[in-house]
Amino acid sequence: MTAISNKIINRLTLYHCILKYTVQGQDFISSFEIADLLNLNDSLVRKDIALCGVLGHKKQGYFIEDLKKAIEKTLGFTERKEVFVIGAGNLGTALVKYADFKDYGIDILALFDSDIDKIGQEVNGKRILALEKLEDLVTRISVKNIILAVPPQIAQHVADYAVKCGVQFIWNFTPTVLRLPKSVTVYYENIVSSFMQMRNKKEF
Amino acid sequence: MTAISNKIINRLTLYHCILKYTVQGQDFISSFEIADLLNLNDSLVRKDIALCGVLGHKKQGYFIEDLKKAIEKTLGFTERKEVFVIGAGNLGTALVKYADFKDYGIDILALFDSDIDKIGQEVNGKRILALEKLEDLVTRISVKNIILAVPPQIAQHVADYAVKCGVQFIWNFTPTVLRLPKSVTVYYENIVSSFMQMRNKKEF
DNA sequence: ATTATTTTGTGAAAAAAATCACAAAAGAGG
DNA sequence: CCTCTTTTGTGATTTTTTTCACAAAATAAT
Repeated sequence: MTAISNKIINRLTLYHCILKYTVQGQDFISSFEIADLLNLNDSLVRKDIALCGVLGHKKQGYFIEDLKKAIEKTLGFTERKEVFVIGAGNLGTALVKYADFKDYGIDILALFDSDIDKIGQEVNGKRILALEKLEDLVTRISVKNIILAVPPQIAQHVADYAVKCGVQFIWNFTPTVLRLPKSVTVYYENIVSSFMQMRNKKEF
Repeated sequence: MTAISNKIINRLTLYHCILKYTVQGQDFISSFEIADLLNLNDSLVRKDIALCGVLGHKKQGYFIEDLKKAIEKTLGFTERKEVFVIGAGNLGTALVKYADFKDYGIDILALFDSDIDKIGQEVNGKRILALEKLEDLVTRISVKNIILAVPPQIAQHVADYAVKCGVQFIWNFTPTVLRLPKSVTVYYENIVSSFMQMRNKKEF
C-alpha cells in the first residue's frame, strides 16, 4: 500500500469538504464530480479514494456517508490532538475562535502571551497564560505541540524558549524560518506563499 | 526556462523568510545553509535560485541582498494587488490586521459583512461595508479579487453573490469547496489540511 | 432480455520533481 | 604560487506523481 503523501492528504481534506458541505442532499458522488469541482483528473481522485479503502459502485459512484467516514478515519479526524497557542494577538485569537478546528481533532487548551494586559483574560473559553508558565504546563500535562502566532521579529526567540520548555512540534504561523535542533519538527503555514501561487496564475 | 510551479513558489517564499529574518548579520548564504534550515536537498535550492536569475559566488554562496531582491522580483512582491475581504468575523479581521500582507503586495481595501452591527465600523483603518454594496464597488473600482472568510455554511451562497457582482478570483479561507463557473478561479487556503499533514508525520 | 451507457479500478505511460554526481571556479592557507 | 577545500551550476538518473486507457461491472432504457 502506497504511503499517504502530503499532496494526497491535501486532496482528501478537500474531498471531505465537498462531502460535508458541497453535495448536501445527494447520496452518491462520482469521481468525475469531485474531479470537476477541484479541476483534477478523475482517475487521480479514484486512486486517492482507493487509499482510504473505500469501494465505489459502478454506475453510481461512492456512497457519500461511507466515503466521508473513511476519509475521517484515514486522516485521523477523530484522534484528539492537544496544542497550545503562543501569541494572543489577532492571529492567535482568531485561531482559538476558529470553530472548525475541533471538528478535525485540533484541541486548543490555552494561549500564552507575555503582555501583562492580556494575561488572565479568556478567549473563547480558553485562558491566556503568562509565557513563563509554559514550561510548567508542558511538563505537567505533557502537551508538546504549539501553534506559534507571535510577531515575526520575536518568533525565533519565542521558539527557542518553547523548545527549552520541552516543545517538540511547532506549527509556525509566522512568516519566518526557525533555526532549531533537528529533533524539533516545524511546519510552516505560509499564508503569503499561497497568495504568491495565486497571483502567479492567470491575470489575478 | 522552466516555469515556476507552486512548489517552487512555496520554497522561494520560505527562502525569502530566511533572508529577511533568520540570517540577519551575514552577507552571504550558501545553498547548504538554506537546505539545512528547511530540510531540503541543496541542489534543489540551487536550481530554485537559478530560476530567479541569480548567480552565486563559488566558495561564498549567494549575496543575500541580491537574492532577496531577485526573489521579490520573481514572485512579484512589489506589484500591488487589491482585494476585498468578505466576512468581518475573527478570521476576516485577523487577515485585515495581518501587518505582513502589505510587504507582499496584498492590499486589502475594505471588508464586507451583512451584520448590521458591524457595518460602518473600521478594522485597522479599513471600513466594514454592507455586503449589498459589493456590486457597486467591484464595478466602480474594478477590484475583482476577494478573500472569502465567512462561516462555511453560507460560503457557497456568498460566493455565488460575489460572482454575480463580477468577482473573478476567490481566495477561499472557509473549509468548503465551491461550485462556481469555470471562469472564476478559486484558491483553497486549507488550514486544516496542513494540520493533517503535520499529524500524519512522526508521532505528533 | 438485450443493448447502451456510465463509472469504477488499475496497469502502463508520461510528466514532473527531486536527487545524485561531478566538473569548474574561486577563495584560503601555507 | 601551489594545493586544498568549498561551493556553485547543471547534466543524468531516479523517484514520485499524474494522466491515459481500457476491461469489467452494473444500472438504465428500450
